Amino acid sequence: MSKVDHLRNVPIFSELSDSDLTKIADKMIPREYQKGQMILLEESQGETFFIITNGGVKVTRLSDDGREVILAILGESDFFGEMSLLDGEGRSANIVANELAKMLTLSRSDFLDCLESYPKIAIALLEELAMRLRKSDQQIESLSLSDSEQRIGITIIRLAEELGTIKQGHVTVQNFPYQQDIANMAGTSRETVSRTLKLLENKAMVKRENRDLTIYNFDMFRQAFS
Amino acid sequence: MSKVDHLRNVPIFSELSDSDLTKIADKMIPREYQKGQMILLEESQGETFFIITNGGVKVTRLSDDGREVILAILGESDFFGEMSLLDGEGRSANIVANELAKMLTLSRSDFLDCLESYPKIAIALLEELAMRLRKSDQQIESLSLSDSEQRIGITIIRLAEELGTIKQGHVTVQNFPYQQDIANMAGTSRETVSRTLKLLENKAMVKRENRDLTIYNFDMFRQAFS
DNA sequence: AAAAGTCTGTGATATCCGTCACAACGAATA
DNA sequence: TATTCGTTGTGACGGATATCACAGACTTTT
Repeated sequence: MSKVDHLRNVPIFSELSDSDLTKIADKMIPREYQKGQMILLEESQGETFFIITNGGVKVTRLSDDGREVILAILGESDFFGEMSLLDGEGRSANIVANELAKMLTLSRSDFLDCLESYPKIAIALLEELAMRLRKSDQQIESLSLSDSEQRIGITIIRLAEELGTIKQGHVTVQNFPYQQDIANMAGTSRETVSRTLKLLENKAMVKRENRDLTIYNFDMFRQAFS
Repeated sequence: MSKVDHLRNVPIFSELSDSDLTKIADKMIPREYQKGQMILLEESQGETFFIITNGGVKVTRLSDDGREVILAILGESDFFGEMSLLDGEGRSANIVANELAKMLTLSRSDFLDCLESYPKIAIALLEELAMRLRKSDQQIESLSLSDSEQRIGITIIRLAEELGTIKQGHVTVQNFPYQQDIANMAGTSRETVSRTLKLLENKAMVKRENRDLTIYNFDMFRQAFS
């Protein structure tokens, strides 16, 4: 798959012509990160825009005492790094490769040039940021108002929407994250996730097999938690 | 103060020439809302962009059972309504006038035209959204990891940065919000806010007089909570 | 001034859930 | 197979804090 093919899948570039895409692709430099490797750490401040072509990463914030909050899990065709480029503030989150992850990267100046030259990119990016902000607001609401069971349910829904596949009516998330990661996404403890998953299984709302989790009736599940 | 004068104070318009500002100002329609009035409710879906010229509003989300989360408190020169315009999703939050509030409004199509015609606006708006997203991420972190005292402290800092005035070394927030509102911002209960404020006062970190709250040593205060 | 309404202070109580401790299980490695 | 390592399950316990209840203070209305 060529660079241009990858770019075409990225929402913010999807409206561009092939010739424009090629121009941008020529400026992008491929990079690779091993599982567990921190991305962005080496750059003193955020100076690079990343597009994921293979694999996935998690976006986290760490507290002084080592506890971690997972803000997002990103996969192929997702992008990150744009925030520091835009507002000039230092990096606000850590990015860690969940598995072997391949990226295309763009330098700060090339990225900003893109925005100036192609207003459509800027507008598409605005849409994307608006969507992320909306999700963040939902998360803030659920952290403020919901108990741990609800928050875990909502986290499962987010994961299913991002990573799930539909098969004969059920949604199943293959390679479901570890309980510790679910806990860090839902703002609760690993033990509570363990107990809650068992509870949901007893209620026959989900099934666990190997490392997969399947939701029996997704609509009902959504209704129960959001 | 003319429409153009108001626009000039808004970050996303600040780079424009007076003649461009005038063109935009001509398309903006002034509106007024009484204290406690819901804004945006009447529009079936979000179809308007608002700039606050006088007064303030709070941006909230409500749960079914009536509990409220305050996502932001906005004042003069702040704006809202752009999210639904950008991603086309329905309104995600409620806006309520905190006092008599005057606005300038722009229709969906005029707003989008602006973005197309003036790339600088789009880029400035990207910066603003990036900043908001960053703040949301911080909020998510503190809701996930901090106890109620810390969250209330962080909430006070946010308010001080938004609304505070510096006087002989102290920062004071005039007309400090009600405890219930602080609670809804910090994701805790009104009673806990009451007890915590008293605690902070006993520690001589803040002072309360009438409806004002002053932070004795802002840098120290920040250090203690963030 | 009295009354009503709103905001704040404070004790008592209950409960959710984080933490600790350890066992069980599975996968990778020797 | 035995060992180690990472993940999950589960009981016990304690603590932070939501909730309830009500009194006091302050504001606005009558």
